[in-house]
Amino acid sequence: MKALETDQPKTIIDIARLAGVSKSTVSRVLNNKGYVSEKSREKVLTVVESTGFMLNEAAKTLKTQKQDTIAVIIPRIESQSVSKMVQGINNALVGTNTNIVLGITNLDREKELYYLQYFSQQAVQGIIFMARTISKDHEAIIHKSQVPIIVLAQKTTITSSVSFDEVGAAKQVAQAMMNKHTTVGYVGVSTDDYAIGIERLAGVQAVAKEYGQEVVLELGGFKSQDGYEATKRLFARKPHLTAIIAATDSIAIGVITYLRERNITIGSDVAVAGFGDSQFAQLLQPQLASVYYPYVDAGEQAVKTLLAKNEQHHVLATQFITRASCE
Amino acid sequence: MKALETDQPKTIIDIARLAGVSKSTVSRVLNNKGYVSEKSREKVLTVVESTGFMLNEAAKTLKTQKQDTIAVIIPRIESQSVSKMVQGINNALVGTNTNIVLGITNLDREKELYYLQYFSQQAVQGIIFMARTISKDHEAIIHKSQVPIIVLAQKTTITSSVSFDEVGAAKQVAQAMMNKHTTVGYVGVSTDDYAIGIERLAGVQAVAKEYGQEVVLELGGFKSQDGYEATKRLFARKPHLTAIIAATDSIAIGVITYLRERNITIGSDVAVAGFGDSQFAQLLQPQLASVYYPYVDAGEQAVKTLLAKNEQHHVLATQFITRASCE
DNA sequence: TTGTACGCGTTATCAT
DNA sequence: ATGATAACGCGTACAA
Repeated sequence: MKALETDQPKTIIDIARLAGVSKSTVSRVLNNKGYVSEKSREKVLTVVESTGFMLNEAAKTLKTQKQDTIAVIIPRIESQSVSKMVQGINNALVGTNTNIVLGITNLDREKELYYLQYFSQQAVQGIIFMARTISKDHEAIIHKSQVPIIVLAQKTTITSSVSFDEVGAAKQVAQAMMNKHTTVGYVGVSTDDYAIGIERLAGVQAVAKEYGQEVVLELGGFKSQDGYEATKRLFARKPHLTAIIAATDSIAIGVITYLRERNITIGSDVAVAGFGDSQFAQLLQPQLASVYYPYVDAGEQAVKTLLAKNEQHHVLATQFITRASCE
Repeated sequence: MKALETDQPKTIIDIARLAGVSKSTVSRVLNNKGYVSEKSREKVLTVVESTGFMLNEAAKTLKTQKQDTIAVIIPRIESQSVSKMVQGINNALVGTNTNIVLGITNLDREKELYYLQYFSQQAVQGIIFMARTISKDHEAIIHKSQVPIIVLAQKTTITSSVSFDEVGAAKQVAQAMMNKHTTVGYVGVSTDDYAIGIERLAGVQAVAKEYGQEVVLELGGFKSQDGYEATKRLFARKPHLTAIIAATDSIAIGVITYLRERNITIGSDVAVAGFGDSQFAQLLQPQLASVYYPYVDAGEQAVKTLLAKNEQHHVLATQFITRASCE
């Protein structure tokens, strides 16, 4: 009496033996490729299901030079905008058996370059790169890459991109403000981030020019605390400001905190607006006016565009939502 | 004159040829394994650096049956608590060249089981499973798994876990409330989520018993809207409620929205508290009392515990932060 | 319709 | 110290 195979089957060969067929047949069944009789298919499937066997991805990848994986390079994950875009990416991937592998850079430029290079050599389906600024170094890697790369939330001409109409967004806010106010402050961020640091500012300044105004400008970091300090500097320079535009909702929090501390009434004394329409914008009192960004859609669009394989550039529209903080 | 190799080197063999050594030597250099002369090492490194060559992970994985990847199974990513835990996981991984691959289930139980089974057969370093409820099906897969699995944000005895002292957290809130109030409402969630649906409720009820009170209970979903509706039902049953505990901060938003609509003053008329100490808790007016959960720490601890390989159970302490919403 | 045999790029064993 | 060579598990001509 021969001993039964009681161990967990580890390879396609084990399955073949258990089903009484060759491993090619097993492969054909599992990949729905090539001819295989109903009888064989059934035998194989029975064994596979009862054992919970799954193909070894490494071997599969090595053989086919293809991997059902999309690499996503992001600065960090605990950010509402980033996590929404990742959710969008996932939405576009449900039902496809495609995995998401993360490259979190923590804003480290070297890591951006490393991940770009690394993933571009691993035969992934494609790379979604949430860039801040695209340098010549980035460009070189992107050009050499054999796998498609798409830049998300940032404009570029060197490869496909899905971005937001940052300038238009900024113009909407600026117009709303400058229609009612003559001394408008802007709390921006450094130019390390092109979309937020440069484009949003450019939009505000374009409108200012149109209105014959001069914006009072202070730059800082992305944190609320940075917004708080920038606002302090703003008022030190121009005590009679009546409106402040913050480059992000988080920064707007800092602006608001400062104003509250000084007992300046938000809305009537000083109008405030932000970008991103974060979850908390509507929870603040008064509610914070902000520009809605279709982050989830952007993530979905990024996947579609990436898989389309031909270079495409999508600029998504944004929508300014006026609320009590702007009166 | 022989043509130079101008193509991008794709394999270790190309590098070997360019460096004038054998592929074994290249492998030894790239893995810092075995003896290799300074001269050879230098030749290889020069070629590697000038070409940007990187080892093929699929081949490496196939050969070594090991992968520098940690799989993270989560319900969704655009959630403050989840994304913070993922950030914590990443923190613990910086400098290790370990990748994070995501399995987003969208609360689909079948997908949980699929990912568990799938990753447990792919020779990943380990699996971090953000579970809601662990059924017999989950248990079966976890038991058979060859790779270490850790359950995050949920207690279990079947494998390592990192969780929060949910009952303790709930007791802290309940005590704070019942010290001042005699009719306390609780807006909970369904028992599909053990930690939140069952444990938090248990903590509240334990304190109620101690105080000889009866909590007015309403269950619903995780969204603010669910909290809103549950609160409406709560007041329909007990119009003279003076305190409401919400199972999450998001739910608390719904509670607050309802109270505001009814012109009930939060804090003085009805006290409110939540769980999670979300970013917006301090932004609300009045500020929302909530229990701080060390999500980032939990993520970091999960990685450490996972790699420790022996079964460990960590229960992280939480901290109730009283704020104006509780007076 | 099915099975045999080769190779994907790497690591590791074994001579040299 | 270095170089052949044999696996790792799979997909896929090609042969049968």
